[in-house]
Amino acid sequence: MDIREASDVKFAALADRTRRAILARLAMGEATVAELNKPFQISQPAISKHLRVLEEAGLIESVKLGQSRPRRLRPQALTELTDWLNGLQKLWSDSFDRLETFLASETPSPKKED
Amino acid sequence: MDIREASDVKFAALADRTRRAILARLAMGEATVAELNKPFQISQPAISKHLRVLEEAGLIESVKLGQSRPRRLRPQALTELTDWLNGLQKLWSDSFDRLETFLASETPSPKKED
DNA sequence: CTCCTACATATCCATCTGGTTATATAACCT
DNA sequence: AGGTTATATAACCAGATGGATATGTAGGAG
Repeated sequence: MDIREASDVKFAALADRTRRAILARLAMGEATVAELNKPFQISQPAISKHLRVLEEAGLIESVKLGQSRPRRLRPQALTELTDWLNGLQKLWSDSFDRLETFLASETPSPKKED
Repeated sequence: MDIREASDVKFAALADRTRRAILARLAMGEATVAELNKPFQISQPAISKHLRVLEEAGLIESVKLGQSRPRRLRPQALTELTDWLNGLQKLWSDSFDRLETFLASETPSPKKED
């Protein structure tokens, strides 16, 4: 049983360089397993494994289409991640602002720089 | 020797739930190891390990301050990651726009306005 | 100096991960 | 049906990862 929640799985999926390359490729349009395998030296099963990870993270999706099963990006899935990072940045810059405000009000030296 | 580049290490650092929690805590202000350890049930050495990972990823920094060594966020380090994600989203939405344009121009509509 | 505190480092262990090759399945093509 | 193509699954392996406990080190308090 895996109790990790959505963002765990998504961030973990992004942690691998090959998978990020696959995502970048898919951002330019859907592609089959064979096409995705081309640029890499690793075996086809290895790619299939990566695709499974990405799909279970909800980052990509696939449809059976005849003999092949092309993958495509699920861009909505990215927002959770960017939101987290943006939230972190905002949290920090806010607290930094507070710090600056604090320092400005507390600093005994009325002048600085130069 | 580790040939992984910056974003590999950063994304890998984010892949762990505990480390993300540490970052979230640090976003609210700097904190010592003991303070960072408090909310977790894991041992202090485990926290130190996580902090090392985060520091080597350039996500946090520390200064020796007397007996303690408080950590703080290095927010610039986040931009590389958000940039990557934003780039991916943009790439996708652009290609989606192109697809829409393509479909609009190719559709064998029985009628088209001049 | 001696003890305590805050943290780092060493060693060990179980589990996870990313890769491999071999094999299975399913669709398409004579 | 028999052969090829596209992809998935199984079994296996080496190395990375996250945790533990034990110990080291350096600064502050007595």
